[in-house]
Amino acid sequence: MKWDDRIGRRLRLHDLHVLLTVAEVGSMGKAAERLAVSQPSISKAISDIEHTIGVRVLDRTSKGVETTAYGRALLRRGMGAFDELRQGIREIESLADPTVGEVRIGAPEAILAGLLTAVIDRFSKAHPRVIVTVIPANNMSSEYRLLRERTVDFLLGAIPNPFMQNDLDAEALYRDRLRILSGAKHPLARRRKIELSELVDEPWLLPPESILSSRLAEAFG
DNA sequence: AGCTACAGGGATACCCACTG
DNA sequence: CAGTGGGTATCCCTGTAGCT
Repeated sequence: MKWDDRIGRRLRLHDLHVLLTVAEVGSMGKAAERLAVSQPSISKAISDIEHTIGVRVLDRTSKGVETTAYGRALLRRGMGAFDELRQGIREIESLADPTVGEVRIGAPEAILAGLLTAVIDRFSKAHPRVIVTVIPANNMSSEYRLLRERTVDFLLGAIPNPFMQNDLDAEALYRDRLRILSGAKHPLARRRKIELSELVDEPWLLPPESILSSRLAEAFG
């Protein structure tokens, strides 16, 4: 059977959307409530998908439904398809009116409170109809997920050198030097020259699991 | 332990409204 | 007029609680 006959004509976005909702809430009845339709129409949409692709995407249990391995595979690709469509709509909106749109940025609080606030201020004055959404992203390496899932369009923060994420693009905006701060009355504060190794046993205050921590760990060997 | 009633959840049959 | 989407009514299955 040709792809066009089997999938292209019969696997519908509506049914895929129903499957996403059912998988999310774990029951056809709850999905019906969520989508404001009747339970039978949900049941039929799922049945249509299973009939189209020839495998069960949900296991029916007395407590609801659970996705099968086939269902999970379809959901993964389905979410990708919906994401592409969302990007397409945003692109069309942007083409229709380049002065409107939305930009989502992930950044650590330190950058958010300083550099980013000023940048957004200038940007918003230049493009008042563009919505800028900022999402806290304190641990850059684990926040790459936000980029891959397209929860954010950009991430701002310290990046490791070399940058090993082949599927992402990184650009250096500026080079920031690390500085160590201490209290004015600290015994070492009067010294004009200090080797880093002399500080290894000092109590440190560091942001949790940050790139800064790993760089210091490297520095201390 | 076994039976019964009930509730929750899904499937099916049939119908109606809308659209091209 | 056929296809599609969604409705109601009803049935089936399973789990659970209560009773004997």
